[in-house]
Amino acid sequence: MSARYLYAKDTNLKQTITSIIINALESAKAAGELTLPAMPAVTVETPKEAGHGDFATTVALGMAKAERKAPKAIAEIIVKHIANPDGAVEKVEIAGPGFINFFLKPAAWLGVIKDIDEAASHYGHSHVGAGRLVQVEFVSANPTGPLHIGHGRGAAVGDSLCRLLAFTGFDVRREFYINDFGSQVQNLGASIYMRCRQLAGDDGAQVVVPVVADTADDEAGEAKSNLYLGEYITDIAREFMDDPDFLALAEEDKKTYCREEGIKRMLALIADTLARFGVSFDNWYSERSLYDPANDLVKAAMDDLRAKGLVYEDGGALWLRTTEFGDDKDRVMVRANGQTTYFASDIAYHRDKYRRGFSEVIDIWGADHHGYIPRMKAAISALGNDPETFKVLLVQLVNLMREGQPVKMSKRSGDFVTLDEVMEEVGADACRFTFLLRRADSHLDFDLDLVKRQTSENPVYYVQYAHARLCSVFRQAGEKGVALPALSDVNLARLDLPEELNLIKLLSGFPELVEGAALSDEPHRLTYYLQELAGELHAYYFKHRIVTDDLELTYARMYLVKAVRTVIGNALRLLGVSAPEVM
RNA sequence: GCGCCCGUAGCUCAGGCGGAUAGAGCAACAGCCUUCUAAGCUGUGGGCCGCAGGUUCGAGUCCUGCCGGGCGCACCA
Repeated sequence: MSARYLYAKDTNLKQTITSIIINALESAKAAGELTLPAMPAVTVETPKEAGHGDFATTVALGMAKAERKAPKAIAEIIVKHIANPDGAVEKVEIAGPGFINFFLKPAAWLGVIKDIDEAASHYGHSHVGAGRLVQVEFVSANPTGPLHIGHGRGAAVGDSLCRLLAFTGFDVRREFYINDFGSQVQNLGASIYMRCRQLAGDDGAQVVVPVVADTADDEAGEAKSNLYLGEYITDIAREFMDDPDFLALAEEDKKTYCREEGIKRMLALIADTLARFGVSFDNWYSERSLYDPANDLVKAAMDDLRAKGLVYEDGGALWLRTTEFGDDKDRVMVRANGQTTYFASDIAYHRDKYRRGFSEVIDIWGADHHGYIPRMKAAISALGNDPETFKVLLVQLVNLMREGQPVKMSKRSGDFVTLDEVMEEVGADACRFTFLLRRADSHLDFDLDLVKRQTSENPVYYVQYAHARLCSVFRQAGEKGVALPALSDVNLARLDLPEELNLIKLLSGFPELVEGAALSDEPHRLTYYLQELAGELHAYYFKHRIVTDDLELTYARMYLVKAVRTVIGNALRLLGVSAPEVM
């Protein structure tokens, strides 16, 4: 199929309409009524206005110049040549400057219910990803403290994106990059060690020399503030001090133990929080492993780049010519003091990602790191990879609020609200749904009181309630002895209310929505879709009874709401939010 | 100063590839439970899509400039 036939793969119906139009164009060309030097891209959309039909196309508008005819005249020619092989189309209208609107027979929509019933939990699944191996790296928090709410948003976005990608046929690998190499983990060890000394009765925190003290303006007094002072540090220290094996160590070994064991504790804590949040990873990748003397990937990466003539020395430091790939200035990989930069690690890490065979690499970063993108892209290019295969998704920071007032947070002092605490207070479902209520790169106010509230102000319960409600209908029907017959024995044509048709149309758009959300990395589209679907369902439920004495109608409606329940369930699953059967 | 992102209803935000009369939730106001779950439903009001140009059959959407806000500009991570 050539590129000119590219169109959104959607329900069979949209595809049917598209083929009908293409056939009409070819038929018109054969009849000599259109010149068609090149087959135009045929796009079919669903009009916002119901009066404009079920589907509409603007091909005629775009062809005006090439055909040297008025759009309306072109539209008339196309319509004249429209064949209607399977009889789905009821009528075709030309409107406005040359829109062609298609009105379908209501019966044409009923097949959607059958599709959903058959596909069930797979409805919306597709193969656009074509098995391409894609890696998503997200959260990647420093193992120096508990996760906070910003990490939570990154986790929610990343996890949902992974679910979407897997559902659309990509082969997805989730990875967490552990920053266990640089000065931050040194500080972690020093922080724990300092608390140990204090617990031992040694009042002088000055026994610990902070590690990051090599910058010019970093006075001794200042440097002390690099230590982590949170309560969790003291907790770990207390555990160590209760351990006779620890106490038996020499002082230097205690320091090492504090660092190494501290990292392990923090990682375990982070993994635990993420598990409770419903997020898991295929791989936890250690930054330190990049420097393994037996297999020094950082050195290998720099050798690679040096061989390409992209590395030079200046002022005692080793630089990468990122400016050759669009960066503002060249960047340092090895400092004059011999220490590698974070950038050097990142280069080696991303080089390794490509060497592991990923055809697409997605990083999810906090938006405050956006200035880092050009140099990373440059590094990807410098290593000989197509920069188009490397995407960075920026997640804006979260403003934590309580009753409309911002909650003050400072990581170093330990005065911050952890993701665990937030989950405890509002629940993981509400938390995740709220994180995905906006575009990832949009600022998000997270008001604890609002997210906790189980009212109409809180969309997560609105959506979950729709699901629970439908489950209840089936329970009630079961209690009344109403047994749902096979779909082939049900007269779906009884679904003739406008509300019922609207619901079906909305359901039929789900696969396209999923595909769009996956391909554009926008999981938030799911929450919007869910709110709309739940809204239609609630209105329908309120207005019409599902289980009545009219059994034929009852069966038809039960299959309809069963389909709704399926789609709500599938969408919630893609968000990592539960679909409760009872509320 | 340079770069990136943002500016849509009172508030918070959606607006697939440029399409027809720009949407939702909340807030405000007025209503609806004898009936499958009221965590629900119905109705009303509310707009210079920041401003000014440009591109074209058509711009909230694309381009340029300006104004306003956020963030980033290390031999830190």
